Amino acid sequence: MKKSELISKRSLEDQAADLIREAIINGELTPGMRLVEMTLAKEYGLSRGTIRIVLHQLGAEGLVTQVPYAGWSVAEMDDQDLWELYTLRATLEGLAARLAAERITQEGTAELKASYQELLELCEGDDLNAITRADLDLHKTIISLSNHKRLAQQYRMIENQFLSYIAAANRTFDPHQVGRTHEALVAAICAGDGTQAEAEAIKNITGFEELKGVTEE
Amino acid sequence: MKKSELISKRSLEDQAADLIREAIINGELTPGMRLVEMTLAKEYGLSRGTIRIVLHQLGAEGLVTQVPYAGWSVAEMDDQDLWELYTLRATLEGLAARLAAERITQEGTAELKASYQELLELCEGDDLNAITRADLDLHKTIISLSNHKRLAQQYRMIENQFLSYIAAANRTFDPHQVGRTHEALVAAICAGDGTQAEAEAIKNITGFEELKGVTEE
DNA sequence: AATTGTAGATTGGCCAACAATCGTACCAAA
DNA sequence: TTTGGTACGATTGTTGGCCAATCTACAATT
Repeated sequence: MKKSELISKRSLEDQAADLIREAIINGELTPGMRLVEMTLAKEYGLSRGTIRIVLHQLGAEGLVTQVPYAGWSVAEMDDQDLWELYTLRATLEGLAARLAAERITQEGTAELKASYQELLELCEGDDLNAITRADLDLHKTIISLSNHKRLAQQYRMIENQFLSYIAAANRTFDPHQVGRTHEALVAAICAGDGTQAEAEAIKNITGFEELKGVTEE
Repeated sequence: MKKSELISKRSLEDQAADLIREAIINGELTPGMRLVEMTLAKEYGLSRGTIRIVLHQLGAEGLVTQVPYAGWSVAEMDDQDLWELYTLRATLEGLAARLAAERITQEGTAELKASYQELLELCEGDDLNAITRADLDLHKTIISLSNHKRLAQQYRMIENQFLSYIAAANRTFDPHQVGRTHEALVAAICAGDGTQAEAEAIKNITGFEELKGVTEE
């Protein structure tokens, strides 16, 4: 465990980026909404230059778009974008599952099973948000088990864009049955079967067909 | 053809980013080399603020790294990084090949075959650089045929990091036999066989084992 | 109705300055 | 020799103001 990460000395840029990113993901800032550098600067008590870098950062992550000299706005998505997110996410998650299976350890198995168990238990209850969070957490666990920094980073980017869409479309994927469907995936990873794990992971990505077409709302 | 694209109105930020990126990729700036904001600013005749945004951009692309208050430097890579690039690149290219095969058109087939033909012809000659360029071009064609903006973007990022490593390690993958090995891939895409295309693409990525271990040089 | 100004808003980019932090060299004490 | 401190220079972090370039919307003109 790195102690350097315990001491929080993050730059204002990073902190501001987190706040704005969060606001987009949970739907506080909706797609198409304009973001004015000066307004944001005053709002967060920072200078325009700092906000500028943050916006460029978020632009690289695909959360905001920029029209030269016209302004920034929260990224909007159409069916094409949704399809891209879906295919990429499935592929990345498949890779993660395969790698995780190939290098699974004792502790990894424990961690994975714990995460899965928690999801199962929450699925009994009615707290949809909690279930969703546990679902995302299970996926995140698999990603981290793959021990692949770049994969983790790219997955996070895709996931953020996906979440921003979900929040904006006011669409919640029904997480109630999500528990059992992950059983085969977890089992395959624990068994060290990379090929099987990859296939199961791809099966488990929230469907594209179920989500598209709600852009007009 | 859009006339708007003929008039170069790219921001200084973008242009500077291209120049520095290019310098890293072709080995002019080697891994570990320090990049000082003020120095770069003077060198390119820009202000520090502009350079700052560029460096953050390149940081997001994985080409430079940043230690808070200490400085920027060209990203260094170890075997772990190389492995990450290899696995990610193979997976992304596999996805691209599958998608390209699934939506291949008349013009697509023509474009792909032309690109392949050029590679074949160059392989007869001895211009290694030209062969390498044609090889990259073929891959880029496949990516563009997949019609997937995010995939293209992520692939470009991975490829840039890969190229920067190649240049720094002074390692050139022998491109002479590269021609024939791509035959099956091109054929599978043109035949519309997605599964086959994906498999062939993954086979064709420059091997990981052949490259690693040259970090100390 | 279509075109053409025109004014305001916003980003593009620059500069100078100060604060915070890192790295290093150096010095002192055990 | 080692340890600890400290002072200093280099570099990034962050700010504020400034002007130019460009977009947008709207009014004026034809």
